[in-house]
Amino acid sequence: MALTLDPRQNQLLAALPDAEWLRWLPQLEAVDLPLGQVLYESGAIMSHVYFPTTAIVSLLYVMENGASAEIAVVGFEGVVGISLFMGGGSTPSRAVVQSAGRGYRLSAQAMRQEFTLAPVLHLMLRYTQALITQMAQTAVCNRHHSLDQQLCRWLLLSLDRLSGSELVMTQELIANMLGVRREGVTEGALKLQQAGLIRYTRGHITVLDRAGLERRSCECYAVVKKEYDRLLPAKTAA
Amino acid sequence: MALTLDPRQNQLLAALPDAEWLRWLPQLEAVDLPLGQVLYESGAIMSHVYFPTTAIVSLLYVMENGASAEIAVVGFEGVVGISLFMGGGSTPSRAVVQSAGRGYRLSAQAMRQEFTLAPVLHLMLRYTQALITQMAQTAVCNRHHSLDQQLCRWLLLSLDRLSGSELVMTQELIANMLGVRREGVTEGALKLQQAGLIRYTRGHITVLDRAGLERRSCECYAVVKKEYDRLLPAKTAA
DNA sequence: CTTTATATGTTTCCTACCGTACATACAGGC
DNA sequence: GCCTGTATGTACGGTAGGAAACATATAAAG
Repeated sequence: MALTLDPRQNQLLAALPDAEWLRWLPQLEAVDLPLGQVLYESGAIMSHVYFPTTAIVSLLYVMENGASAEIAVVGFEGVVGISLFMGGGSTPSRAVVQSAGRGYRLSAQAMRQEFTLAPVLHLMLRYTQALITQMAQTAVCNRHHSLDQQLCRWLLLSLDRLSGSELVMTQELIANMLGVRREGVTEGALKLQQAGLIRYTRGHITVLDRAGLERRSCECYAVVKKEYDRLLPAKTAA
Repeated sequence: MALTLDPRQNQLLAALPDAEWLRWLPQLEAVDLPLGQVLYESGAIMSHVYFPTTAIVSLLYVMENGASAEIAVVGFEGVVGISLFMGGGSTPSRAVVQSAGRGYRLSAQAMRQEFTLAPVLHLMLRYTQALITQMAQTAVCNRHHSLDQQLCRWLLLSLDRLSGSELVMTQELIANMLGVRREGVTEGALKLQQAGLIRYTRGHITVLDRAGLERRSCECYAVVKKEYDRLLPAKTAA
């Protein structure tokens, strides 16, 4: 699995111009990202930006009463810690590893030096705009779409950020991400399994019919997907 | 009303370093922003960025079935059209004037030239991060909080972007912004009026007890407010 | 193979909101 | 001052999802 150790599995790192890439490489630190690890807490000063390769990270807002809702998902297509280059240094959300894997990180200091240089910045800003789209769509989806539709959207978004067709993920965890009851997810997942779109056992979900999920999902998935593709076209036909 | 014509009523313009400000001034075009005007359509290439002074603009997502939901509000503290400097050029949302007023605009071309210069960019990015907070909080609020709480949040956010304590706004319009039924807004507004927090007649809402609204609002308002204050501190004690 | 923690399934009641259908009442134009 | 369009008020049944309580089943550890 040599690929697991390739920083350029992250699409943003892959999109760096060669000159930049060569400067970054020695400063990138490979890190394990186990399930549940908190990359940064709400309001805390961030020490690093993270570039996931095989892990998925949720940006999660935890309310005063402890209830939570996911605002966006970040995988190999993105970077966790945009407020470091946006200038804020922290955000009111928390970043939690939702699917274990690996990634690379860069210290805040190193990153600030790099970001005085325009080309890198522009790439990051395009990514940030895509992320904004995901957040906006999450807001809309939360307002208007059924739990079943949202579950499909969530599965698809997560799947896009993993290589295979299997998610290691309990229904309880999905419920936390969506900000709904676990029972609701159970019922939704049951329907999808009975329709032959997914199959699951304790903590493992296999997607059997991706197109079927897309049909059952609300438009939100397609909007987000399209915008990521538009703003961050793959450098090569991978 | 000389103030109505002062571009520096917009806090971002006000925060520009003098050198930049002098370059921008001749390029800024004063514009009227009547209620309902669409500053940009979903997906359309933007021709200008808008800096509201007395108007309020909603970033609105309109779904396939025509239902809509507001993603964020922009007033004198911000700028409409961030995707022009974020690099995307367009977004899937629509920008509509929610409260009539005035503002200034800058052509996309002029703006792009300016944004190769770091100081301006950094200011805009900090603003963008604040906007992102507002979007994220909208997502959370849509998921977890009651219509009554959201109504309070919305009134407060809108009020912060106007000078006085009166909103010119029908309940129908508020319902569209919140993505709920008009009847629900009517019921919520009635409760607030009976509690002595607001008073209203056809299309006019006067806030009588701001602190009372804050008490009835969910935490979302405070989170957003605090983050705007943190990221974009007032240059002078206005 | 058995135990045990934990993931999943099911049920009951409850509430907030939606969809719909109207009734009322005010503001501005004539 | 009256008319009329539009804003606001009210009421009804329907439904998705929440809260809580519990039943079942399976992976993984011993």
